Order: sequence, then C-alpha cells, then structure tokens
Amino acid sequence: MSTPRFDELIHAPTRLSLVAFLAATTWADFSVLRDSVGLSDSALSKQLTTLQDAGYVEIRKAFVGKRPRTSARLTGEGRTAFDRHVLALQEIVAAAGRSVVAPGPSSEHG
Amino acid sequence: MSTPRFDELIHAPTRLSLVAFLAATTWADFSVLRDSVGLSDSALSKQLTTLQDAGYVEIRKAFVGKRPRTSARLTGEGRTAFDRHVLALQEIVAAAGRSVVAPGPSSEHG
DNA sequence: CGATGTACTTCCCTAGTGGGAAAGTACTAT
DNA sequence: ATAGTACTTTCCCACTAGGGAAGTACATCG
Repeated sequence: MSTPRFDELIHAPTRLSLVAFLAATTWADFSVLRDSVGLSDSALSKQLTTLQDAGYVEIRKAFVGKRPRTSARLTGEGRTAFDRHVLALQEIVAAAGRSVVAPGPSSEHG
Repeated sequence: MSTPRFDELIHAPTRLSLVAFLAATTWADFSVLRDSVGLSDSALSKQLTTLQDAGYVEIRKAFVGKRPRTSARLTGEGRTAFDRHVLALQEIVAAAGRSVVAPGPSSEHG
C-alpha cells in the first residue's frame, strides 16, 4: 500500500463510483448498485464482470425466497487497488495544490 | 467552489495529469508538458486544444529568439473546474473511507 | 534559391471503451 | 402455455485517445 498506482480500470467514472460504493459497504445488491451509479442492467452486468475478471470484486449469487439475487463486494485485492489509486490521485492533486500559494501578486498576471 | 462537480473532461487520465501539472505552475512549455505526460506532439496538441475549447487553458504563442514557442496555463475557469473535480473525487472517496473503520474485528472477515 | 530543421497542427486511421436495446437463460407464478 | 423476474449476452453505435504522416510557417545552411 505504500506504492500508489494509478489504476485505469478503477479510474473510469462509473467503475470509480462502483468501487467506492463497494468500499463503503460489505455486500451490495445488483439493483442497489445499478441505482447508485445509474446504469442499465446490461451496463452494470458488464462492469461487474470486468471488475470480477480483474479480481477486484466477488460476485455472490444467492436466493432470497426462490428468487435469484446477485450481490457484489470488494475483494482484498480490490480494496488495495482502490486505496492505491486514491493515493495516486492524492499525489497528483497534492503536487497541483502546492503552487497555489507560490506566485507573486503582480508579475504573472497578463 | 462549494458545489463539487465531477468533470469528465478533466477526469480522463492524461488530461488530469495535464491539468494538475498546470495547476502547479504558471506557464508551461509545450515540450515540458509533452514530456510530463508522455504524449506525442499530435496527441498533446489535440488535448491542449480540447482544454482550450473548454475554456480551461490559455495558450500563448511567443517567440524565443526567432523560434515559436507555445505555452499553456490554466485559466481561472480551469482552476475552478479542477478544484471542483478534486472535491467531487474527495466526496466519492470520503464515502468509501467511512466504512474502513466501521466494521468490527471479527464478523466481516471471510 | 532550394534543402533542411524546428515547432507545432491537422488529417487519417486504428484500437479500445462504454452504453443501451433487445434477445437469451433459468426459474417461478398464473 | 404465457408472463414476469433477474440478470447475462449479443449486437451495434458513438465517442475517445493515440500515433504517424503530412502540412504550415519561418529560419538557417550551403
């Protein structure tokens, strides 16, 4: 966790929301995830498969009563990747923030 | 600046690097930017145009001796958009971070 | 004065991504 | 048998990003 790594798989907007959402809970239902990121069934299904293939999420297919229910949660690997990606973002942003106070008041104006 | 907004234009990896880099300096040379993000001339030129069209960067074409030199810097709008995007990212990440400390030591482990 | 070089910009093409619609699957309910 | 639930897969489209090559504008070299 000490080497921040920018992860393009996680960085993509919808997957970032998805992974962040999953990082905030244990198991999340398919419908809850779909609602939280505002995707169609097909789009969510594909993103979940992508994340599963990457080893970042675990998919559980359980039955509630007699109806199937798909849930997902982050794996340890997924959490590590997410944490590292966040650190990578923080490094980028921290570098940017440093200079906000640097320039003098008159010479770089026009 | 109080309404964080996820900005897809800024979010894209190369532009995020570019904008963060520009946020850390005043004017940056074309060649410096190209080197910092590792792009070809054509790719950088296009991204710079994209950012300029969005009103996020200002392009200055000056002469050093008799050679043309293109430099770029963030506009106020660009800086605001970047700041807001960073806040939006922080909100996403903060929500995720909350649960990292929440679960007890034994029940959510396997 | 033509050839070459610098410093980009534009054009062309290609690969990859992401999303929705709709069909498919599996099983339950009527 | 038909419909509905809960996804998954297939098909297709739009868009993006990037590199290479050619173009532009001007300066320098021979």
